Amino acid sequence: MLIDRLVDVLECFERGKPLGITEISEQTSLAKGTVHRIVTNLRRRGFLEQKTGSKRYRLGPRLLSLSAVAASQNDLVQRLLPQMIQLRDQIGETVLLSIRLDEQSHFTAYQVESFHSIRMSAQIGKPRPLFLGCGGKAILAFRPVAERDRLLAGFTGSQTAAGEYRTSDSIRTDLESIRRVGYSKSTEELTPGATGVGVPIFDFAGDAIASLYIAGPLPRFSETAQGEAIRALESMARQSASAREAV
Amino acid sequence: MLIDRLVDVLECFERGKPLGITEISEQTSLAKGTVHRIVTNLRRRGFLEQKTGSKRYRLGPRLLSLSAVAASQNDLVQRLLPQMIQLRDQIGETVLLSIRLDEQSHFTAYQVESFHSIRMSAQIGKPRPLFLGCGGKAILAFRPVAERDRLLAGFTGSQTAAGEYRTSDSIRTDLESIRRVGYSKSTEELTPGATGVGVPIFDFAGDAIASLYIAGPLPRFSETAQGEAIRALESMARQSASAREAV
DNA sequence: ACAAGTGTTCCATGTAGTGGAACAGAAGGG
DNA sequence: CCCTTCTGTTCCACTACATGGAACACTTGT
Repeated sequence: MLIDRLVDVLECFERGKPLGITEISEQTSLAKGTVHRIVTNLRRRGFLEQKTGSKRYRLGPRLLSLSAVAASQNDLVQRLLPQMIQLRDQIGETVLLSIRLDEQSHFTAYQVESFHSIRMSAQIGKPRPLFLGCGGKAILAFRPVAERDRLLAGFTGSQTAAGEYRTSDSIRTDLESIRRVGYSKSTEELTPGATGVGVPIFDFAGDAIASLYIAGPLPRFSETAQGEAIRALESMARQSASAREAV
Repeated sequence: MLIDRLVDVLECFERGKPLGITEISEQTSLAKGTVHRIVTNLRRRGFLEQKTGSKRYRLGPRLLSLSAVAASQNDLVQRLLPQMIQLRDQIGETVLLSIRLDEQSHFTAYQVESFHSIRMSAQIGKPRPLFLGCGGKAILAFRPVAERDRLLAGFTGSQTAAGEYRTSDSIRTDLESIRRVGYSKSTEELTPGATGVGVPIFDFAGDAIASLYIAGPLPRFSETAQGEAIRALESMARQSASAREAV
């Protein structure tokens, strides 16, 4: 299936780093000639571009233009950015917006970074699992139970960044408690040295399609600071109208 | 080339309207069976999705996640959104951000809409020519001369929304005057009944990669209001640091 | 000047994308 | 309520075109 090749090539750029033909060829295990042709075509259509004078490629503007259509249909960023900035100024830690990608994953779409020198700074756009980290859990906990069970069914367990081991049962009880209290919390689950709190964001139909979370380095972003962050997130979630459409 | 088929299918969704297999098949003049397979694959990869219970498709979240990577590398929106809101509140008309797509075109990536009932509201994401409309001209006027000449070379002339006829020469003198005064102005070039003013946005290398413009309905957005808008845009362009990277 | 890396071009091979037709399922009207 | 007419879906023979490998060209660094 050629689309898979195309997507595989595009996914190589998820880290944001410009790549050459050979690097892409290695990461995708496709022949250099094949990669060259694919990249040329993607560039012709504006999905990749190369800095003038460089041989390296990076994601191009056509991607932005297409996604602008998708984004404008459910404009979480426009709706939430002013409040995210306000939250950052109030709490002092990085405020992040995550969007659900599919049944298994989400990605950080946007972040308003803390001004501290030591701060949380997420990788934008890279898919991450829903079952670890406060951004993902805040979404997963409020999805339909059937969907959550599907995800946890084929699940053998996973290790957190802190080295802790999570079984599907431990995740399930975690999610249930999140559902009860209304917010998620995590410490060193995906990012070593980081901790955070998050709340779900619902669309007009009441589906959890995104989450807003605040994360910071472990010593500084203390229990009490997290308590304040949770209160701020909750009051914000209440006042912000639900999105017009599911993404 | 299969990528063209994929892009053609994706481009059908540029208007933002959900589409069925048959509609896509008509717009792309591909066989229904072919469209069905392509759409299924695009959906499998998250580039399209269908509202639960509907047969219609629309752009999916994977597009957002990939473009978030591209967007985060040169975050015009994050940089400019607060100022765009401020501009909208000051001038009262819709403020728009356009990004250059290639040598011929740009697209509106973002708009902060006027509160007036009668207001400019652009189609987000749809590519538009650079040589008409204040958003495009503000970019084109400040591109390298060779590039502008390439665009105007194979140019036979074009009609504005008002019915006026523009030759490549008339566009050239227009662009030169824009370059001289530092801002662009247009009236009913692309949108009947609309008028606007715009300024270019440069990246760190000094290339014009985007534009910020303000547009409104003809009777209301008067000469004097446009004068104020230009002054506001210019002071904003001066204070806002140049972008870190070309898009 | 050479070596080791890169990107680029070419070609025989066979995978997989193609349109058409035939089928199924939903929607709408009489 | 049945029949018509749309949808979307599946299947298949045909062949276009994507594929990997090798050979070539170009850049970089030592």
